[in-house]
Amino acid sequence: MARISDIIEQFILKTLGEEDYIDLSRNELAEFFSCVPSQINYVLDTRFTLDRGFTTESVRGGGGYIRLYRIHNENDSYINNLILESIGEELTFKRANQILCRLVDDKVINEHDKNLISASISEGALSMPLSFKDKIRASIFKNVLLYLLKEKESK
Amino acid sequence: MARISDIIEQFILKTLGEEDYIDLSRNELAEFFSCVPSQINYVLDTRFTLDRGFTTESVRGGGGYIRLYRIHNENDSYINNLILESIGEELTFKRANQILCRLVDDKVINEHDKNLISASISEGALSMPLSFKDKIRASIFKNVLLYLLKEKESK
DNA sequence: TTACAAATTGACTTTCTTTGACCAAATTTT
DNA sequence: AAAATTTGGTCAAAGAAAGTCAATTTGTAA
Repeated sequence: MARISDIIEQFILKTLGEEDYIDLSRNELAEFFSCVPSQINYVLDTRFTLDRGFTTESVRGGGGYIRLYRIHNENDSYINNLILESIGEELTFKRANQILCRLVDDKVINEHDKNLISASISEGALSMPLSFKDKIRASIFKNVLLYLLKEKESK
Repeated sequence: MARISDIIEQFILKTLGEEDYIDLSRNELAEFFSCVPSQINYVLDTRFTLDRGFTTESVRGGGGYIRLYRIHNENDSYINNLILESIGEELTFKRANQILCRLVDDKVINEHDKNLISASISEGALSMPLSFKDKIRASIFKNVLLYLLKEKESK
């Protein structure tokens, strides 16, 4: 009962509140909860995943930090649904383009964006002996969508 | 928090403004920011790189200075060179972002594009072993640049 | 009760920043 | 012309984060 990971999760959630993001100090958090620093990574990796509507970026070295972003759910249910549900683990180039077309139709992005994104996940871009191409594509695509969401939010 | 290097970077950027170059005094800067003089070199070396569109030249001795130049580059040969020569087989996220900043400076792309592209090659997007990451990043990046070139040509 | 999944822990790694000692080149002074 | 002074350059060590990975421990469902 009362797993430390759950407590840390709650704490982070509460600290995040309604903000778009917060900066965390891994070491400080670990210190505060008397756990090893990698426990923080564990919490982040298991609880604050893209599928649950979060992303992180981090900087190492002096003055380093972990920045935790949240995706606001209300904002754009279609993009949200794509990221959280629809796309899933794998995405073919074909299906990606279909989605992109729809995003253009709905005026979420313009033709230029569509082509840019399409280029970034094209067969050419991912040209290497990789069996998990579609996985990578899914991941890239979701991250790009995520940025679009962030951009919309900040307006 | 608030790394001194970042503060110095911002200061220099602001001082440079829209000028093509400025003269800096290493010792004065160090004095002003209460740091060792070599910290200024560190900032210059890590933030004002060629990829980002800067170069320096300096003169020692009494009345010496560091002249920081901004390199403008609007034509396609720069992008071409990036694709064919400069980027090569592997590309770190950091370097990619420096190049993106420069492309924004040179108005090849706008802030929106920069962030879109950055998202597509972010650490989060490329969940795979490190050795692969930089390779894929290079590949994606070049494909995106290629698209930008094509787009420009067709206008 | 056993087997499997989730959680905990810590040793080791990587990245980035700060600091300082020592070096090199101009200029100024004697 | 030599010496002293004033700049800037280099490099490596120390410090300050965060990341990874795998072994162990704990909890839980069958």
